Amino acid sequence: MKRAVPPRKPTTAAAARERLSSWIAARGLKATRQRDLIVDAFFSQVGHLSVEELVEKAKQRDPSIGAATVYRTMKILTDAGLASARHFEGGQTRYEAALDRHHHDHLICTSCGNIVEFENERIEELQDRVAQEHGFSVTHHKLELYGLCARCNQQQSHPKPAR
Amino acid sequence: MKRAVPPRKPTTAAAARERLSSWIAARGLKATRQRDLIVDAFFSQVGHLSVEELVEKAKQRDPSIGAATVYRTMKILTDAGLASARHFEGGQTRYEAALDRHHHDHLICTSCGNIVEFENERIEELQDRVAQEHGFSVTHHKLELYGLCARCNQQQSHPKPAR
DNA sequence: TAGTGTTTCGAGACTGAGAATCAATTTCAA
DNA sequence: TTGAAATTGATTCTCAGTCTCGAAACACTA
Repeated sequence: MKRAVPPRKPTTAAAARERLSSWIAARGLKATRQRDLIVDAFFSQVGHLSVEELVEKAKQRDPSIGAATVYRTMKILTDAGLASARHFEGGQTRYEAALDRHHHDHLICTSCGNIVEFENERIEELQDRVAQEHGFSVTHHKLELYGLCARCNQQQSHPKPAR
Repeated sequence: MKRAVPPRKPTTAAAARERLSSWIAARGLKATRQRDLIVDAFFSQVGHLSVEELVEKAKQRDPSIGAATVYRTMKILTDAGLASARHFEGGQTRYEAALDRHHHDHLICTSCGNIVEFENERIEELQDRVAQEHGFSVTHHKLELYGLCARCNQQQSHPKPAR
């Protein structure tokens, strides 16, 4: 389950830290070294990180960081609207950056774990219509497409000969 | 979290038991009293049952039934294509009958827990198109709409006055 | 019907993700 | 600098679900 994770643009991390610090100040929380470190680790990656991966990244910068702190910090980031939690198949929560992003859904490769985001206005409209027909007022939804990505598909159809 | 659960048509349960027994015979498994009992309990309900609820139902018929057996039996039913596992928000797996049914998605009321099924061919088509555009070959997907059902919506907009 | 080799059973231990607890430490306004 | 309040890391707890194990049930044969 490898995943390509090029570095996120530094401006995003900076903006996020700024937003976080005002959010923290606004409700009597406190700025801490650990929090900054975890936020940096999170925003220096793109993609959908599990807490486990994030703990690993954080520990590279400071081995004394505890997993509980990472859990707590990600919850704060989520509450502040800077990250959003995703529950894909596999039972592990993954977080993605949510700063100034709007809604999107996901394509997930079940072979390599790669996650691709997409938006589709038409699908959203049809969902709303379906909900309306059933008298539901929808607050949020989850649309995930699972399968093989282009690369894994290719490897599947042209497998290396067994030696 | 109440849920209306009218009894399922008896023919379904009978057909399911038949299918299960041939599936069991085909791979050297054994027919047991507990398995029959759990299958009966499952197919005598409609809706999306959690293992917890199913254990309760099973224990009503035989208090000595263990939860592990219910887990194991539901896994067999799933493998045999007679039930399918759904992972909605809340972290508990729910099972629905899958005999001779085709694909559908779900509307979930976050207030009363009611779950409504729907099908929409247009949405499926658009999903396929999106996947294709990204080079994915989709094996399965998950579409869940969360919100308030008609009844809960109404209670929300006309709340009882506090006494 | 008894004998025999598997499979399955129930109870309880175990697992993994995540939340809660707690004593010790850190933050920050005064 | 002080000290109340928030935070930390370690640990424990919870919850859903799986695994293990000795005992019991099943299916098949003689």
